Amino acid sequence: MVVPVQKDRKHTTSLSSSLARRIEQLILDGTLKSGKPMPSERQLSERLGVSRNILREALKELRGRGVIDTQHGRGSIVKGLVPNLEQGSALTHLFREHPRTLYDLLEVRELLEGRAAYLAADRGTEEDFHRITHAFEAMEQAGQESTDPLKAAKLDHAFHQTISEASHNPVLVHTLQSLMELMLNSVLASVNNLYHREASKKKIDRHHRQIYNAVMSRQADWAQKAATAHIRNVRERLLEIEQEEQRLDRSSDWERLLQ
Amino acid sequence: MVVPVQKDRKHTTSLSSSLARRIEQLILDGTLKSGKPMPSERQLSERLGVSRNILREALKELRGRGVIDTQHGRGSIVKGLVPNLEQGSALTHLFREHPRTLYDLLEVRELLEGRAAYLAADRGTEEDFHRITHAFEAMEQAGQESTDPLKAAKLDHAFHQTISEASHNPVLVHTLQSLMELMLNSVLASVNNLYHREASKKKIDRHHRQIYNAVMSRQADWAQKAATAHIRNVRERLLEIEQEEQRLDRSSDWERLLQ
DNA sequence: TAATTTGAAGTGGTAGTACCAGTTCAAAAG
DNA sequence: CTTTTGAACTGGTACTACCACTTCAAATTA
Repeated sequence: MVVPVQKDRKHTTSLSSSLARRIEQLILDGTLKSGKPMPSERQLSERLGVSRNILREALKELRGRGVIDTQHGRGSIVKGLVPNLEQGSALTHLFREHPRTLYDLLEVRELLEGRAAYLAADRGTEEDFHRITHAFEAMEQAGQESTDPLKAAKLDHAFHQTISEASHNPVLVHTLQSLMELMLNSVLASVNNLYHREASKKKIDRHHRQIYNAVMSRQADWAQKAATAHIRNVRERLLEIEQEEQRLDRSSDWERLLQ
Repeated sequence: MVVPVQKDRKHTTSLSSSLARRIEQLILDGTLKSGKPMPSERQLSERLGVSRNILREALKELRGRGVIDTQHGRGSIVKGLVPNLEQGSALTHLFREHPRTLYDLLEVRELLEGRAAYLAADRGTEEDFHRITHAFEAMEQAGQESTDPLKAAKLDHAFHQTISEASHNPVLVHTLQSLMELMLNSVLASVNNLYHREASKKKIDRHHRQIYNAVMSRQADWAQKAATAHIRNVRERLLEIEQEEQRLDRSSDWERLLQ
């Protein structure tokens, strides 16, 4: 009697499903950037070596999970692997009601940004570095031309994000992004204060240059130190501003009492 | 000039998606009974008046949502319409399909746990310390009495959580908790492996004692080092286990070839 | 007869082609 | 310079042919 061949797997994980995973992997690797458009179905199917039908089934799976967004005639864009984690719930409320937690957030961010910069210097690819350079130059240029604080904040955010993405750690990227969204959505105003002060702005620019140079020259330890110092500086500046505002509040209280 | 017909909707809800809904409706109506097999793809595509490709895309959507279960050569059966809302399905999926990201998570957790331990030793109150002691003793006691890995993992988690709470940084607490939930919900199995190995368990216990002693004696730097080393050890152990399993897989491949 | 083997017919899975339907953008027409 | 047009993208749908797996009854064998 012939011994029956051991049945390998119950679910031979249909090609389309494994394709979906391969594409997710491409997003993890950074080959497909979130927010950027994907190659067309015909290109993808050819590059991945599968028929367009099966490629479409894989995309359907990703689309159903919210990983990509597709529009007829235009194409598909990557929306990110983690559509909506715990956004809007507990932390957002906490943040709005207790602005002091901003400093707790910056305490965490200091850790994560430092690590991200370290890993970016260590693992970043040439393509990552191009992106970082692009973001950095856009930030510097805008800093000299315009004085729009909102634009500056966005470019600042973009710069830090490209660095975190160069770390190739999706958990790190996602965690940092969540924290940044919290900051930008709830306490943008106070952050903007930083850009109104020439001294603060100079220091921030200097820190950014240090981070940039350290990462680009692959000096991981230096990059980590620079990024950590940067965030710590931001936190201390915000604390100073808060104290000033409190002094102003007190003086206005006095004025009110004297009326 | 001819007035163009007003375009109805931006998203004309692609035929495949509306097909998925029609099929769900058939399940609701009772035409397709849950638990029973569905008609073959060829029959369905003809009866619903669509091509088999597009019918397959619709099925893919249902399959991805867990509404139906499909097996090659047999057919598809209806599993019911219960959404089965396991929380965090997005990141949870990411971990199930891309186990490597577990190490990315542990990389972040190493940072955060280290900082949490540092801050706990630095800022923890007497009440915090009582809680930590309580959790620590419960963990040690259970470690000697029972061998239930699930219980051990929960007590382990509880211990780390009391420490993070003693940091008095709500952002840190919340971020760590999110990451832990991810681990417990998606890769609990592999984590449990650690508790099955006597050597690993001994080392984990030793690390826990070090963390505990450092925090209780308010030696912040020591606490941070111990916590960091602890998580790093967990990551390395998991890597070893993974490599062992790969070796086992390879050997079973050999056996299959030799038959 | 009873156990085994075989193979046709069913199933889902994959590939390829052709065509339809929106979108874009630059060249051509006004 | 503004408007119109249309080629060249994009995704959406259809159809066909074939492959891989499963089932099960008929044919073969012991």
